[in-house]
Amino acid sequence: MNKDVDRQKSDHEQHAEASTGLRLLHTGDEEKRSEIIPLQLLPVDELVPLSQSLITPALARFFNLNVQHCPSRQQSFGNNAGRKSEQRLQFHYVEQLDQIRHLQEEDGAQNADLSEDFHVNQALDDLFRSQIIASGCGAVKDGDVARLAGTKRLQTDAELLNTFGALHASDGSSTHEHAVEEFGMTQSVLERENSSNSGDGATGSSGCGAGGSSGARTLKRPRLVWTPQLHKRFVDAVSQLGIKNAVPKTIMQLMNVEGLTRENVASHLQKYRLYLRRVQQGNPFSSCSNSSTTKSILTELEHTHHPNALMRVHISTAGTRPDTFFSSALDTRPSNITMTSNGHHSHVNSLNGLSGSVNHLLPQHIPSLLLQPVSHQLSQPMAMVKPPPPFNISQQFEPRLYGVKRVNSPPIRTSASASSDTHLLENMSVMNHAETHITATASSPPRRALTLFPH
DNA sequence: CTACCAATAT
DNA sequence: CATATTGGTA
Repeated sequence: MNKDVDRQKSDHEQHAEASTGLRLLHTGDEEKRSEIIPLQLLPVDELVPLSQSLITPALARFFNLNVQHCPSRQQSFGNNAGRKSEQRLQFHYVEQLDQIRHLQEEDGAQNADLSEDFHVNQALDDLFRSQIIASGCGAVKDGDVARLAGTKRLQTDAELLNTFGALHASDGSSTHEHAVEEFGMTQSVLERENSSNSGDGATGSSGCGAGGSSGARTLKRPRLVWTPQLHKRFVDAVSQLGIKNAVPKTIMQLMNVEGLTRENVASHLQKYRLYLRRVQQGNPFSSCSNSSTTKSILTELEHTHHPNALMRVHISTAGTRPDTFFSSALDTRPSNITMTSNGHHSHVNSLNGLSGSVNHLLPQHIPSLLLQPVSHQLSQPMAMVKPPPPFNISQQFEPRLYGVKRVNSPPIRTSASASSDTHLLENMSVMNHAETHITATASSPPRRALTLFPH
């Protein structure tokens, strides 16, 4: 059961954990391989009381937020309750972030200031969500946040990111890099408690019990969250390898993401394959499209088996629930995408200011993987495959990604020549919400949750 | 013994 | 759902 956990714990992770000091406690069999001292929660006094806003007044003001307190949440901060508290703390963040988001949405482009700071806001949002929330690191101190918000507004995303990175690093003796790595691993919510404390199962997935008195707690590695970035890497890897060689291990290596385990990939791959299968059967974008639509698209792809094959697709992304990670990260509100991957127009009407590189995300890789025997690329399996640069999670928060100002009404026209990287999120966005209509103008897109692999 | 992978669990 | 874990198998 835990054998893999033990076996696959990467050296990197160990290192990161050791130096970060943020790692969740590991005990039991973990000790076999590492002299890492089980690290528990941060000292109670370092945690922000839940009765207190997790967003400093400065930050709140910065975002025009009206932060209320959540006294009711203030609970025992006992050692054993630490985890739970942390989680609540995270939720608290979520709420506040949502608040921010909503405010922004409502204000829309109206408010120039907000609009202008959108990228910062967005970055903040995502950072918080994906790092604090997803990573399960609830240890953000007031001072840090304050520093983050700064007396003066942050000028650049980079600054924000750096600050944030430092924030994490500040917790332990870890370096920024390590912190980033740690979180970059996108380990998310601390799952799974140990046997002992069934306690108040109300909240469901409780955190990993703090070391408490008796050890014997085997903490599991937090769930990996397949962020668009990660997924992109994944898809790229698979594409390069071709179905034939696309096995977990290889993919993992190609992805070159620190801390990513084979299991992670295997699991994802499994799902991905299911997705591909679905698509193959003529049901790519589950959502609306009737098979006919889908089919024609596929047919075209089939006939061309070239990424840039001609295909005219009208994509309309449905509204989404603003509370999933993806929706957060991708910010996919109703949008329309009309593209012609023929190398021509790519019009995007979206709040994101998506751009033309949309073609990139269409089931493009599918034909190469399924519809065609993946010829060219496969000739030199590993040799020619160029592993992308090591995945530094900070990439996930590439400033550029948030550099787009949000514009509500006017459709944004962008050249399709933009680097694909820049539009990673956008791509994923579409990918996730994609609903294809060869014709229509999907007026009332059904609301549905985001999925990496629409079904 | 490792890695795949489909099934199953959380 | 999305991921993790398991267990049979190559």
